[in-house]
Amino acid sequence: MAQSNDTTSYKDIKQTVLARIRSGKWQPDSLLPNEQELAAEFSCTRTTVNRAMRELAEEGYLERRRKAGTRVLSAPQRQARFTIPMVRDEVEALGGTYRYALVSADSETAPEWLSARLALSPKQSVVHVRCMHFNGNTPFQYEDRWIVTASVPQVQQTDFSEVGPNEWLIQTVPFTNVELSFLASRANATVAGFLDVTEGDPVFTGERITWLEGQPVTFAKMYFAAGYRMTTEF
Amino acid sequence: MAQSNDTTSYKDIKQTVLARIRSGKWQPDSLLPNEQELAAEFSCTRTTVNRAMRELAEEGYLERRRKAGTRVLSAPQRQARFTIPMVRDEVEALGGTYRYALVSADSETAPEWLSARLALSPKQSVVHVRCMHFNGNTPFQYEDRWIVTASVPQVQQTDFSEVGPNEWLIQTVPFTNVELSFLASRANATVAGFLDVTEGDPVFTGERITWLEGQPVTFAKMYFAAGYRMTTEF
DNA sequence: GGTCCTATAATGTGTAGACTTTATATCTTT
DNA sequence: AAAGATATAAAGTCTACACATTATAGGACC
Repeated sequence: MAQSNDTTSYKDIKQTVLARIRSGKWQPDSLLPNEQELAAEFSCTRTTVNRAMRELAEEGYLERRRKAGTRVLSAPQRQARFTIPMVRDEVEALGGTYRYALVSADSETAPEWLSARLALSPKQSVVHVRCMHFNGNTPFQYEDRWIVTASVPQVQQTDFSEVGPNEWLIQTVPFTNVELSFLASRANATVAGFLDVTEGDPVFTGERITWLEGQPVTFAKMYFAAGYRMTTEF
Repeated sequence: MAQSNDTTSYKDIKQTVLARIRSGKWQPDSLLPNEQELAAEFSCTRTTVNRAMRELAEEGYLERRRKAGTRVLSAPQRQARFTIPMVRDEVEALGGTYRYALVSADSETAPEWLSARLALSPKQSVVHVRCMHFNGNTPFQYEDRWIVTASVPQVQQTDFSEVGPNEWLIQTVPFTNVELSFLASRANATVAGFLDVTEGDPVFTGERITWLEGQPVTFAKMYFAAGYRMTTEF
């Protein structure tokens, strides 16, 4: 199918293996034939079998261990992949017009909870940026962000009135590690005001911490407007 | 590093490429050398370069097109991968003791909203299962699930008092497609009662639809206890 | 200038074979 | 038995090469 010839491609093998798992021919926890045997069965090289099985393992269907062999995962550890787009792209993908508005930007010393969260030494300087992202005139997301001055000195001279801190950071500082959480929080007066909901309403909330080589760069809280849902298919 | 020899492994190449992107040596949108040239530079085969670049593309750093070549993605479309464990595993990973309790299980005709959501023909039969998942004695998740009888006829004879519908389904029916959403909802009286929160409180909520070869199998709403957060690192 | 065709460059995938790494199983010793 | 050493099986990776696929660029034609 992949090749016009009669060769067996790694995609064919993936299909077949998946079908066997689904049909129950290969039961959960059962040990599969090794790569050599499969290569013989599919009359292809071990390289091709290897790629197929490796990808199936990455996708969470199989577990592979050297010497121990390959087995079917009993509880398919399926991983859902959510693309984390930038707000602008997300709004535009909805067919809307993205608009950004700065609320405030101040240099201050890190509050204690933030120092604790990011493992900063006490009283380090941070820039606190608050801003809104709109879909047309409808509030889409309220963003509350702290940027560690020591990690991004240029932030002190940056004007966030036109460019959002996220877009600026992405263009300015690379990152190596991210911790991303989602939760349901309650709208306080501030958030309720910006998102045009009632105080106390549930708000889908994201928290993101970004590091560069172990150095904390930024902490952001993102409050999404009512009705927001994060969706994926697989 | 990967090999004890002095050969360059695909992991080394990935590292180097990432470093060049991060350092700005390879700017966003810029066209990278082709695989042959890179192979020459790293003195390895094109196969090895291919694997490195292919994986970086999968991870969302690069965009590759035949003939057009490879370029650095301007807005790194990083994808966050969340593992979707079964509740039992999730609770046990927290060091708790998992406990399951059936609330109700009834065969009924699909309500209209469900028929619409799953594209069922009107008045199809479904089994409606409601159950609780505990961490010790603490409520962890309240689950509200509908299973399409036509897709899983055995469900009519199944006793859900000991085994949760999710665990049962996974062992019984394979699936090919899943739509998974997360949102913040408001606890109604029922949910509030089960999760031991106040009515109106924000509740982190998941919705999951599962298909087998185009046939809808099940729709589930999962209400998480207060304080739940879905987290990932990358 | 626009439309279709065609050559070509870059990635995509397969074959064949070798060596590497590591977890396990077995054997040996205590 | 328990603990440690060793052989070995299976996956992991690399080389070297070939052919396949496909998007683009440039030319031919209208």
